[in-house]
Order: sequence, then structure tokens, then C-alpha cells
Amino acid sequence: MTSNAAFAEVATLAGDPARAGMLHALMDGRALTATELARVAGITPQTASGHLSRLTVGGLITVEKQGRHRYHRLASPAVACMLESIMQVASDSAPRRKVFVGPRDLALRHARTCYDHLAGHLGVALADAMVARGQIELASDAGVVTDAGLALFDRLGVALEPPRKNKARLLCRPCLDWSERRPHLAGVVGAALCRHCFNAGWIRHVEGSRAIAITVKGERQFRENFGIGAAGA
Amino acid sequence: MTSNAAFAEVATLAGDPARAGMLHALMDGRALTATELARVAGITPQTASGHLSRLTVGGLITVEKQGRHRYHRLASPAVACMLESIMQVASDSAPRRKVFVGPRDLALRHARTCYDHLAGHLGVALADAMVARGQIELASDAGVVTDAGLALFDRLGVALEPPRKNKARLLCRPCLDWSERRPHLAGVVGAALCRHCFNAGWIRHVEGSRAIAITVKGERQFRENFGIGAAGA
DNA sequence: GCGATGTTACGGTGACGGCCGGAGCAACGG
DNA sequence: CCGTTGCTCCGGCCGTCACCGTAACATCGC
Repeated sequence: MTSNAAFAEVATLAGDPARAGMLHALMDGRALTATELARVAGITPQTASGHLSRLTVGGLITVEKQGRHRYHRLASPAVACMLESIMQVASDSAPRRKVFVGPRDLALRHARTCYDHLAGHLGVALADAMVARGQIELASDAGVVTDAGLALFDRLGVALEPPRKNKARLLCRPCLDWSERRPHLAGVVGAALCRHCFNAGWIRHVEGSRAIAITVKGERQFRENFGIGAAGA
Repeated sequence: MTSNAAFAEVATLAGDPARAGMLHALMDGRALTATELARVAGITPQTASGHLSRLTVGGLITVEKQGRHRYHRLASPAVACMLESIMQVASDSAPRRKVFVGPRDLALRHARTCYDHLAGHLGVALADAMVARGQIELASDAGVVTDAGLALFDRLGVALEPPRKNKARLLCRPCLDWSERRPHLAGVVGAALCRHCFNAGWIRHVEGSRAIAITVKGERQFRENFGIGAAGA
């Protein structure tokens, strides 16, 4: 069982509360420094450094040196997907009691990024709207963008990466939202849509959090293009 | 960060080598007793009992009492999906060296079940064959069954669960195979196909392993219906 | 009722690992 | 050049947890 040791190693790396906090913070896809990660995890920079070193050799994160800063980010989308799935299981078994949700948690539940796509109330509302309008079809396993959806992306100027080959259907991945318990849009399509929202100035990052804020412009665009009401409420 | 503690708890449960071995053994979707799982993990039944108790309260497995035996199985497909994704990350970072593959590992790589669908060389070969024949389309995020694929399933008598609503497209989920590094068929479609292979006597479980054996009848059927050569070699 | 088997509960032991403080090293700025 | 900042290495403390042996409890066959 050679693969078993590697499996346990990866799971152990994610299992420490301090490391889990750091990985959680990195789930927005951005790169953070060791000191920033130490602060979110509530430990000293020395301890954080050790953790980050272990995470790096374990292949969960990668480091990019820039001057006297060292920026850490998740190593791959596969890691983000793994963290998502663990959160999925954790939120399934966790609701032993209705937990207290602080204001910070509330902002996260409203709208956040999930590595490279939108999640929270906003992400789910967007997916719901597109399903209702026949622009995408979503099953539990997978999803597909219809011609109406392609037309919408074309009209909005959503840039797909890599550029779509006209032959194959455009497929997308549903991702069960841990706060809403309903699927939102992930995969290449979710990433493209999220990227477009940032580039067009519809949303922006909230400093020091995975939460995102909807701009005034974004509010209007979401209402006009997706029929989503004030602040996705 | 209420969800953080639950996250770390779940990851820690999967992170112990002994527990990882048990979860790995349960990945074939069957239910095993504490003694069997102890033997797989190489620990005493007492120790295994403690581990299984923790896994149960953690929501990773469920227990079914039957006489003096207690059968343990994975709690949900979400747990299986999580274990898959961890294995995915582990196999990404693990290939530090070409590891020795024993005969037991070899059987696993040839053909095995992955919770509820087929994996290994056989699983990948089936997916490849269906893609080549235009019966399914697979992207990295998702997949879809074409009309040709639906016709094939109909001809073979593959029973979909739940029965397909004629309106929506039949979507499927690709699952990156850790041994082949290529996608095989998962999700409801993969599960239906796997179930049909068992029911029709094309494959059978190898006792005491996640590996499966292809019967003589199955060999002929796989060749005739999917063009897969001897033993999927 | 009496062994045999499967499973759980308890106490003790040992080790792995997280944490911090102190010190050493690069990088930027004045 | 020197002080500041960001990060890493080292040594030591301490809590947690995996493991086993012993023992108790349920279930089945005789």
C-alpha cells in the first residue's frame, strides 16, 4: 500500500487546525505571505513558517519569492477541489447544533470566492437564475451550457479560457455550496464568469477576507442580466 | 470560524494511517466488519474498534448491526468523493520515485471499483471507447451522454437510477483515475454501468480486495460492445 | 447452560508533533 | 553603513493520541 502513506500524509496536512485555517484563507485563489497566514491562523510567524514548509513539500501549496516576501498559494485546482470536498463532508456532519454566525461569517455567506469561482448567496443565485432562464442545465453530477447561455456569455463578453472549440459542448461543473446547500457554478465556466465580474468591476475583494462586495455597478448588472434583486438578498 | 474546526476534524480522521487504510478498503462500497478492517489496517480489533467509533461519530461511516456482526460502510457518496479527491492530490505529489508495485497493487490497477463505479485500466478503457465512438463527450469538468450513448445503454439494458426524465440531458461526471491518470466514468451513469456489469455477470468481486475480475462472458461482451481487447490489456 | 466469536471499555505507555522564544539570514530603505 | 522587516532554523516543553493487554459484554451454535 504505497499510496496509503501518501494519502494519510495529505489528509494529516489538512487536518491540523492551524494549517486548515491557512488553507481556508488561501481558498480565494490569491497568494498570501507567511505573516498574513500566521495572523489568520492565530499563531506566531515561526510556527506558521514550519507549517507552510510542510505544506509545500507535501505539494498542497507553492511558494513564489518576491523580494523579501514569500507568497504562498494553493498548488493546483485539484487541491482547491479537495478542500471543497472535505468542507462538504464536514458541513454534512457538523450541523449537530445551529451554530452562532458572526458578522464575518455572515459576509462570507453572502458572497465569496471559492478558489476561482463565485460562491455564497450570490453564486447560488446566479446559478439559479441561469437555470431558470434555460441558459444552463445542472444535474448533481455535471452541467452543460445551452445555446441561450452561450449567447448570454457572448453578449456580456465573458472570455472563456481556453477559447472554446466550436465542436464540443461547453460543459460546466456544479459545486455544492457549503453555506447554501445548493449548487453553484464552478469549473472553467464558473471561473470565466467570476473573472469577468472582477474585470468589469461588478465585484471586488474585501480586504483581509475571502468575502467579496458587490459594487453599485455590479448590483445593476446582476439585476439587469440575471434578475437578481438587491444585494442578492 | 466554526466550520474550521469541523473541517480539521474530518481531515484528521482521514489522516491517520490506520484509519486511512480502513477507509480505503471501504471505497468499494461494501460493508465490512471491525475485524476485517483491523486485518486490512494491520492493527488489533480493539484499536480498530476505537477508530471506527471515532469515524462514526465524525460522520464518515455508518454502522449497521446484524447479529453479532457490525457492518461498517461509507456514510455517503460525498465521503467517497472526498476520499477520491484526497487520493488525487496525494498521487499528484507522490511520484517522487517510481514505487514498487506488488501483485496485489497490480490487480487493483487493472480493474477495481471506486465506490460505485468502475476504475483502473478497465474503467479508463471503457470511457475511452465510448468517447471514441461518440457515445459520450468528456471534458475535465463534466461529461454528457450523446444520443448514440443513450441508444447503447438502451440496447444493453443498463438501468438508470433514478429513471431518466426525457427532457433533460443525461449528464455524467468524469473522475480522474489515480493509477491511469486519465478520466473514467463516474456519477449516476458510471454507477449504472457498473451495476449492470455486475448484474449481467461480466465482472465479479475478488474476495478480500477492491479489485474485480473480468469473467469470460464479460471479456466477450466488453470486446463486442466496446472493442476492448483481452483483459483490457 | 457453556464455550466460541465478535465487539467494546479501560488503563498505561510511548512517540509524534504543535507551539513558542531566541538566534541567524536575506532584503529593502535611509 | 545600519536599522527595520520578513522569514527560517534550532532547542525545549507539553499535550494529544495511537497502540496494546486485559477485561467485560453481546450473540450464536451446541
